[in-house]
Amino acid sequence: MTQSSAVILWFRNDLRLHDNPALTAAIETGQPIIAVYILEEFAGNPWPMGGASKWWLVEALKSLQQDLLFYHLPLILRKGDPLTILKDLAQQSNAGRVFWTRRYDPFLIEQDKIIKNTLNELGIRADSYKGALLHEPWAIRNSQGQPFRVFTPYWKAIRHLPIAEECPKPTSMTPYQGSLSSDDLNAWPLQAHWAEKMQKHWTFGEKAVQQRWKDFCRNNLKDYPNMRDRPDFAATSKLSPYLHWGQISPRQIWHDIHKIAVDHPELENGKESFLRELAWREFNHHLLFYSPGLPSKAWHQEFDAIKWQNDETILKIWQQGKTGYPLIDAGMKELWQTGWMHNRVRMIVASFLVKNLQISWVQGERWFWDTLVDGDLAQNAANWQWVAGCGADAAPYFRVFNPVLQARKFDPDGSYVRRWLPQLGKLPKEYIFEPYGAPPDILKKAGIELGKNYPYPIVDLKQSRASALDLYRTIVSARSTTDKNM
DNA sequence: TTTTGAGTTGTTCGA
DNA sequence: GTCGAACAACTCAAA
Repeated sequence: MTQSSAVILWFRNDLRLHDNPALTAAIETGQPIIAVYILEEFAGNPWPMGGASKWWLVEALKSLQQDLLFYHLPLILRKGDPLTILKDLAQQSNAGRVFWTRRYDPFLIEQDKIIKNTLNELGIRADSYKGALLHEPWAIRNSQGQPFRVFTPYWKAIRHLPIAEECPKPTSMTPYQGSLSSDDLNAWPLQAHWAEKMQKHWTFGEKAVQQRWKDFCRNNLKDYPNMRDRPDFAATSKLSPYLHWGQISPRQIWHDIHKIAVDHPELENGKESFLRELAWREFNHHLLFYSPGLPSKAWHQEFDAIKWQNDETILKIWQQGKTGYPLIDAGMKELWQTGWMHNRVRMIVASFLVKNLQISWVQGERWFWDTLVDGDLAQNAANWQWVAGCGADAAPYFRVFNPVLQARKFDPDGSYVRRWLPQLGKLPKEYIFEPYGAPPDILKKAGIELGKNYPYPIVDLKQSRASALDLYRTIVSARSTTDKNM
């Protein structure tokens, strides 16, 4: 191989310039850079990108292209098999090295291994970097040398581990001067009409997320431990999609929040609470790494024996937010309108699907995968399993969220419900979470006709809860029998 | 090695 | 209205 004349920077889920170790390493070679994003098409991917993700990706790529203009670095767009494309680019440019940030979905780990080995065999050195997580999923083990299965010990284990400094945003880059073809972003099959309505709920790109993060620290961090549970306030960071796409690095968050807390002791509780959430993100990747079947197989495998209701009609009613329970319906509307749902509401709608409706958590996981802009294999799978009771959770199976009680507790004025279900706007607070219990004259005055402009409840809460507990009890008692036989 | 205590996010019932 | 117990039972880490 002749002297190489360029290096390839393969952008994936690290669509940022600040604290991007792969980018920094590419620049440090001193060689001209070719930046590429590949819309990967491969057979056998069990989780092809969901609709909301595709929509977010377009916006993320647009702003990355924009940010790279400052460095006169074009972002090459290619669609197809990544290995073929990388080989092709290397051949055309005589590039000798490829840089990328690691990703952790089981299917992608396998794919990346093949790509790395093949490139290396061809004399093209491929180097991968840690940029999406604070800790590699395989780097954390308990005192027995085993992976963690409970969150709190995991958190204790990583809480005080040192984290390397951030890589600063580059001051300059040397773009590759040769001509390389690029696809037109608008021609990629990523457009989903239903997703366009989400536009007005988000700001895009790295600059936007930096601003959002700054605002969150200034305005919301102090009260985060309590307020994060309130869907009626904008009290959470909403960083999830940006973190998923790597538009902000977890390492920056970690360092920023520590620095801020030094001068602001009143933020101590907020800091711990927020870092704990960040650690859940890490823990979920840890779980997925050691249980690659997590997205489809129960982590406690005996739960796969549950006979779920396989009812498309009921599933659709849940998806469309027509269950007759306002908090559930408001959450599903928020998801559909914005591509995002408040964390507490996610737990409540999930519990409702799995427990009250007895539909498999995998069905819910699929719907979230398609509709969430922060759709992430590890987070989605681990959290659905957690709610379903088959995941990494010490809590017992009988935790069933009651959507009415939860609403009273966390949306006390009903303003979250009113925001997403304007047809209930005139209903007084006393009945806003259970319109089916309101006296006829109150309903009439509020302009509500049950079964017409707001549905009757799809199930009875008390009865469906009891039925769920019965169902789960069969699994749990089967478990103890099996254990005794072992 | 054995024991002990704790484990993200809940609900209901009865005192 | 408020409070504690019960809902069952297992895994894991630390003492």
